[in-house]
Amino acid sequence: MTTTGAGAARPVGRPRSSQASDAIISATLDLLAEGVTIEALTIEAIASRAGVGKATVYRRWPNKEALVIDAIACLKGATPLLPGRSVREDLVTLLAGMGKANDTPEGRIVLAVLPEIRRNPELSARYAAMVDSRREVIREVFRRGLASGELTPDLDVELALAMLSSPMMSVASMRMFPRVSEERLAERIVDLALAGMRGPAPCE
Amino acid sequence: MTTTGAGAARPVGRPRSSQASDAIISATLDLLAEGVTIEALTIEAIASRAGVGKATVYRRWPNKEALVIDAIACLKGATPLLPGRSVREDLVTLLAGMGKANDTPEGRIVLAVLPEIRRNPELSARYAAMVDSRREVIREVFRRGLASGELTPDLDVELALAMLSSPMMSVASMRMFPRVSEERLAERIVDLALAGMRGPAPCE
Amino acid sequence: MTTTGAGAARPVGRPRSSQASDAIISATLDLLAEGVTIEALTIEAIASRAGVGKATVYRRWPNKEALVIDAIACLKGATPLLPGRSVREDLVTLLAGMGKANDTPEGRIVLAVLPEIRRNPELSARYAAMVDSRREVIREVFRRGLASGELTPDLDVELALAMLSSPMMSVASMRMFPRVSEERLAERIVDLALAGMRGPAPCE
Amino acid sequence: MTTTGAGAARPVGRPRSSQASDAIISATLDLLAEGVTIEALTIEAIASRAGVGKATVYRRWPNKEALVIDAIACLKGATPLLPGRSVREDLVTLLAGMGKANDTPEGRIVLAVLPEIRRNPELSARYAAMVDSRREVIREVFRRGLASGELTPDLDVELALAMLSSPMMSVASMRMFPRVSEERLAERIVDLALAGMRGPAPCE
DNA sequence: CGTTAATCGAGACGGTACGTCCTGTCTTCGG
DNA sequence: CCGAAGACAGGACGTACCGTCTCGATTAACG
Repeated sequence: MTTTGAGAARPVGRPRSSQASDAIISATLDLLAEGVTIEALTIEAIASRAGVGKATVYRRWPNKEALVIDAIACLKGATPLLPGRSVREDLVTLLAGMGKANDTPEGRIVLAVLPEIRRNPELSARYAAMVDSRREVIREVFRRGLASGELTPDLDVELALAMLSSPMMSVASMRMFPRVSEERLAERIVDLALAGMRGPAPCE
Repeated sequence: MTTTGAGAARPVGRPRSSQASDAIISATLDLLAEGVTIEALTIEAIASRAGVGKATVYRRWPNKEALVIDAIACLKGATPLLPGRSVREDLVTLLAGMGKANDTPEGRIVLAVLPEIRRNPELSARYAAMVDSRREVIREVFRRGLASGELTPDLDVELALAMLSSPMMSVASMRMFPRVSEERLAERIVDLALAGMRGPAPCE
Repeated sequence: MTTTGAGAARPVGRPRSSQASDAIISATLDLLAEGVTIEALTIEAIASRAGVGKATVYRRWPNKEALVIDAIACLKGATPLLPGRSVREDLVTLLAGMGKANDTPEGRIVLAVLPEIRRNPELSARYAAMVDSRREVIREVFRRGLASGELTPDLDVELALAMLSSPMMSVASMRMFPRVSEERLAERIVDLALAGMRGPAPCE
Repeated sequence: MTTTGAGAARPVGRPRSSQASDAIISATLDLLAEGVTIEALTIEAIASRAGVGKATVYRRWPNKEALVIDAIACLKGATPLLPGRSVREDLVTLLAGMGKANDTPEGRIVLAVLPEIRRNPELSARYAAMVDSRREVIREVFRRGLASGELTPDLDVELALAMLSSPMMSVASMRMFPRVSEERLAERIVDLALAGMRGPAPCE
């Protein structure tokens, strides 16, 4: 122990190049965005596209799934600006944004990856954490609604979340109403769902 | 042309053995039920398990996905008996059934296959048709509710369907509330959703 | 035994079509002449080329080799006209003919088939019989030479045959002297070989 | 460019294992020696016998033929010791050795492979080079015979070679004289052939 | 003249091998 | 020690033939 002395492991030798890691992540996302299926996605193709040896990939990630998860975690969806005038308006804005995201490259990537996630519990947790950051925005809207009395105080926030986002996702990704705009769909879903969530205030 | 003259094609050569087809489908479902991932599922393993040459598989299906789709189309989920006393009770029964199905071998198979379906539009259509037969039961409940006035006449049935089934599926498959029984979950979802669907009748 | 009474089997049912047999043989020779290797030669290709089902081939020949042997047995090489003026002249004519045959389609077919023959003793015998008919011509020349005293009486005819034909074949098929005509080659081989075969007559 | 600067290419990546190459060659020769036909010889069997992946074979040789050629090039036939007392005695010894070699495993291997060689000109050249080294011994005997006057000065050495070796090979491999020993056959062939090659010396 | 039985073409059958590709590991060299 | 390059054993891919086996439709000769 002649070195730095910090409690952590002392990495000797050449340190890993973060450039390589970035190139690998980018290559993965590129391929995914080009429509390559998860199943058709290949470590060899990723390494070659990243200009990197296969071992450099395997040194960082144990397998394709882990790499893909890390890759999609790097996708940052732009959070839409919320008007903040009412719970309904905010939810419609958020849901419409979710629906539209299905058509962006990022949305397609996430969709492609989704099924693999369900299988691996560890990855599932990491994915949940990632998704949670996006849900947090909706949760915040709910909290404001509860405070303002727009929403009933005994609302189960997590369940309400599912009641809103999962119909939107399934309707949008299945293209069940191809002629209806995302905004209109979001409105109808929010209206239907909110009916059971409204607070007692505006009853009379 | 002195003969039957039927317009149909007369198949020449030895006809395909339906026994082989059945064995292949069974082998596929077996492997899937044993927890083999779609990605890990192998035509070679299927053929070997079915006691069949690889060519016999490829003669019928062009690839794994097509085969898997045909295989799951053979899964017949038992439709639960509906009490029929009220829309709410029926929907709770149906949703609870859907939730529980996630834990059956059939449910796991369908979940494993779902993601691949979204990719291929042709298969997607075939899957939709299959799912539709199960949705039809819910639709029937809706129709009865509309007739009895339990549901508002301007209800969008398809959207309402999505509002019920997709939250149930996502909540159940993600195990978001691991301690709550499927029945209780179903009740809460139905109650939340129905609030926006009730007819004017019980207003007084 | 109510029938014809001949010792032979009485074939009932539809007799085999000799047309089919001929088509199969022709197809085989065609493919061989087009340069298809024995190894690359396929029963399926033969049957398809002959417009015949595979079973029709297998009903007649147990395997590719047997079929090929029967096919080449149908090749009739044109025997060159012999001047008959002297043993030397006749042998040169015959050998030159043998050398030239290497460049004909038939020659190429035989060459292609030769190696397989060495392996199967039964086929080897059939091939020997076929070849023998061509050797018989040379044997006849030898006999005339022995009678006329041109050749030494203690000549081993079979060995002498090998001494003439095998150098010619190997030299020609290996193209060892690409610039020398077959006639010139034949002359030189015959002259070299005849030296040890001459009779005592022209000694003085 | 501060380094060695040799014009040769510097191989990058892990070098090919010569152990694997050797194992592949050995496996090939083993199978051939066990009587497996060239046609029945299988890359898969070779790889498995060599304890090697198929790709490792295909990385080195493009096909079975190329591999087999390389394999037989590794067969070293023991050159018989030559008495050196006379051209005749030496040739008889050599030819008898050639004849006997047909019964050794190596001889059978070469015979099995011969036909394939004739087809591919490139392989043909490589085979010729290999055979040439064995012919060189005979050529040396001829040269000594020319020097000593035992052979006529205008002898065409290459043709003389063919006049001796090809009859021996064909007679031996076809087993035309099954009861005659190789030595006796060799004597008779050499005597017949030498008659046309003798020098003027012993004329008186 | 209708039965009978082997034939025909077509093509499916369980297998085996093909030659390619990818996996995850390993060696090499240069930095 | 990292990095690219690429070889390694293993195994699945989808294709092509093997030799056998149904199919329905002909074809003779027998009865």
